[in-house]
Parts: sequence; C-alpha cells; structure tokens
Amino acid sequence: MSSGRQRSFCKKAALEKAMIVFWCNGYSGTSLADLTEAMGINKSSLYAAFGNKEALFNQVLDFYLELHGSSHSRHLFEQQHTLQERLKNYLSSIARMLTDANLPKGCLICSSTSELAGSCLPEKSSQIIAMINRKTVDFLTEFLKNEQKEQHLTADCDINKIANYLLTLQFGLAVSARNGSELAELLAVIDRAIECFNNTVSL
Amino acid sequence: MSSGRQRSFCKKAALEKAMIVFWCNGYSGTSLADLTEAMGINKSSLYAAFGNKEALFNQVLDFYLELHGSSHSRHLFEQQHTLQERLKNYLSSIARMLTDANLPKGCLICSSTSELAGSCLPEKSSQIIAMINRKTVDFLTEFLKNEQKEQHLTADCDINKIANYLLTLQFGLAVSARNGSELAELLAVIDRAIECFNNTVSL
DNA sequence: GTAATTATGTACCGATAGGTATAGATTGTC
DNA sequence: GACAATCTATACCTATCGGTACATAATTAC
Repeated sequence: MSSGRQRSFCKKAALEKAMIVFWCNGYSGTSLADLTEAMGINKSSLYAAFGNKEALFNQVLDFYLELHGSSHSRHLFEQQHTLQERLKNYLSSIARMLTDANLPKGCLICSSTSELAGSCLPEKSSQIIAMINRKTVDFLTEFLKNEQKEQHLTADCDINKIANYLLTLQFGLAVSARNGSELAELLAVIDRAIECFNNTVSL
Repeated sequence: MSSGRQRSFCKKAALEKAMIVFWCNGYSGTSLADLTEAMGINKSSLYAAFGNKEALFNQVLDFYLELHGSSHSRHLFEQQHTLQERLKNYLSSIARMLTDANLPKGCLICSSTSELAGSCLPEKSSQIIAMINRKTVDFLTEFLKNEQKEQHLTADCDINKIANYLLTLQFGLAVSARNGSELAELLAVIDRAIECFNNTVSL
C-alpha cells in the first residue's frame, strides 16, 4: 500500500466519464473544463491521476477498446454457425454497440480516425489510432486465413481484401449510426453487405 | 456596380482555401487564425466577406458539394453500362476523389458527420450536414426506384435499404481513405461491395 | 471635387484554452 | 507524534479563442 492521502474518486469511473465526453465531442471538441465537469474532479486531480489531456485521451482509447471494442470478435468463433452467419453476428454485435441508447452514437475509434490527417490530434494519439485500425485488419486477416485453411472460404479469394472490406463496413456503420441511423437500418445494411460472400463462402 | 472600395481578393479562391482547412482539421479543430493564414486575408476581411466562422463553414459545405460532391452521379446515368457497372463507376469516382493527391484525404461531409451528435458543431451547421446526407439517400432512392421500374432491379428488393447500404459504403470508404488506404484498396473494397447485387440486378 | 460607400489594417475585447504553483488536507510509516 | 508521501483546492499563468471598434484606404455616384 502506498503511503499518502488516498484518491477520493474511482479512477476507472472517472476514465469512463472522460471516455463519454471524448466519444461525444472528439479530441479537439473536448476541453479540460468539459472533462473535469463530467468526471466530477478538478484540474489538479486530473493532472495528478492521468497526466494531461493527451495522456488522458490515450488512456481513454485503451479503456474504450477493452470495454466496447473487444467483445464482438467472440461471435467469429462460435463454430456451430456458418462463417457467413458468424460474420453477420460479429457485425450485428458492433451495430448494437453503435446504436446503444446508453452510449454516444457511433464509435470513438472511427470518429478519431476522422480527426486524423489534420493537425488536431497529438502525434502519439494519431499513432495509437492508426495502430488500432491496423490491428483490426490484421486480426481479421488472420481469422480469415484460418477460415480459408479450414475450407470455409474458397481458396482463390483475397483474404486481405476481405479484411479491408470488413473494416470499411465497420467505419461506414459507425458514421451511419452517428448520422442517426437506427439499429434496424444498420442490420439491414449488414444483411446486404454479407450477401457478397454467397460465392466465396463454401461452408 | 456597387460603390466603395473593391475586394482585393477572389472570394471563390478564398473559399476554396477555407474548404481545405476545414476538410483537414474539422470544424472544431480549425481556428480563425488557421483560416486567415490559409486564405491570405485578415480577420476584418473574413468577417466582412463571409460573416463569421460558422457562416463561412456553411458556405464551405455548399462549395464543397458543388466542387467535389455533385459530379459523381453522372456515372449512374451512362446507359451503355449495366446498373452494376454504373454503381461501380459511381463509387469509384468517389474513391478517386477521396484519395486525390491534391486534396485532403477523405470527405468533408463524412468527417463533419463524425462531428455531429456532440456539442462541437453549431446548430445550423449540424442541420445542413444532416440534410446533405438525407438528400444523398433520397437521391439514391429515387434513382434506384427508376431502375427498378425499368427492370434493372428485381421487383422484390427493398430500394430504401439499398440506398442506405450505398451511403454506408461511401462513409466507410471516406474513413478508410482518411485512415491511409490507397485508391487501389478502395477499388478492391468496391468490387467486393458490388458483388452483393449479383442476385438483385437483372440487367 | 465631394460625399457616400465599401474594404482593409491595427488594436483591442472578454472568455476560454491547456497547464502550473502553491498551500492545505489526508494518509501510511516509523 | 513526527515525517514523508500523496491528493486536492484555489489561484494564477501565458496563449489563443472568436469577435469587434475604429481609423484609414480606395472606389463609385453625383
């Protein structure tokens, strides 16, 4: 146990509040005042616990992935379903999160990706976001490669292109949700998007 | 001819410079200093010619649509191609714009849509962006309805869902471009995305 | 030429940005 | 209880935010 006065707030809860604010307003749309108000702490505590705005944002990105980004992939491994069904369940799980009534609309990573390429994001945050997207594609590529090995995908189809297609879909769904689309609409889009696998999925 | 001293800069050229800045950095990531520097004019001239930051942004949105948003749809009406080919050409035209080396990556409307739902955009700008997206879906719906009437689409397919699917695709492509995808990757995604029409396109 | 009109440049405004200094409060260690 | 360590509250910092006042410059109408 470290000595000294102990923190009067729950760090995880505060991080979650910060996440909501960044998720709603983006990095450059969020001020320290927005953060301290939402987190219920003052500036000193924020800086002591999290560093500064940039460091807090980077921790929020991690926290977001853990809380809302990592659970969907389990649908890809439920072997009682066909690959096409699993892909549909995976995307549907994401769509539910994107339109969750208790959360901001859309996806923090996607919105942050839209903030890339300008000068509004700190260098390190930009790198983290780029890496997250790269990892998503890499993960999907590995997954699809294995599916191909197990002959759930035809041997001639380009795995990497399919992974890119899936990420693009996720981005599109996220912005659509941001634009006000409801879950049912996103699910209809997913139905349509999955049809393109009719000829490449063999099981 | 109106009396008084005449403007020393080209309003259209200044608007284009402003467009680039907003396109790169988003609304809340752009400061008046960024704008005046890029436009090569000072604050007084900006306010005299365009109103204020919000009014300038709204004019930029219009200008952007005119310059980079309205030309793609012509591909939908080149009757020598099949509907599937025309859809592909339409999306490919957008993809070329999204990755144009002389322009910021991605799409101003899509990036602005990502800024929606927070408190970072002025009310009127939010309404304009929502309306632009609505008009895109409406346009696509009307187009597809006509294609269905001419029996290029099966009678049972849901036009509105396809229009939504196409808008979602555009969003996804825009964010992917923002994320660093090259034209070839976007074109591959489009190829994949268009395959889902194999069973609904009858001509 | 004079007046009216419009554009520009400079200086300025209050508010807020992100961040820090410092003093006081609260804790564990010894 | 003395001390060190940690957290918190208030005040403060400089820079920048979007926006304006006002004097001056340039142009047309008469």
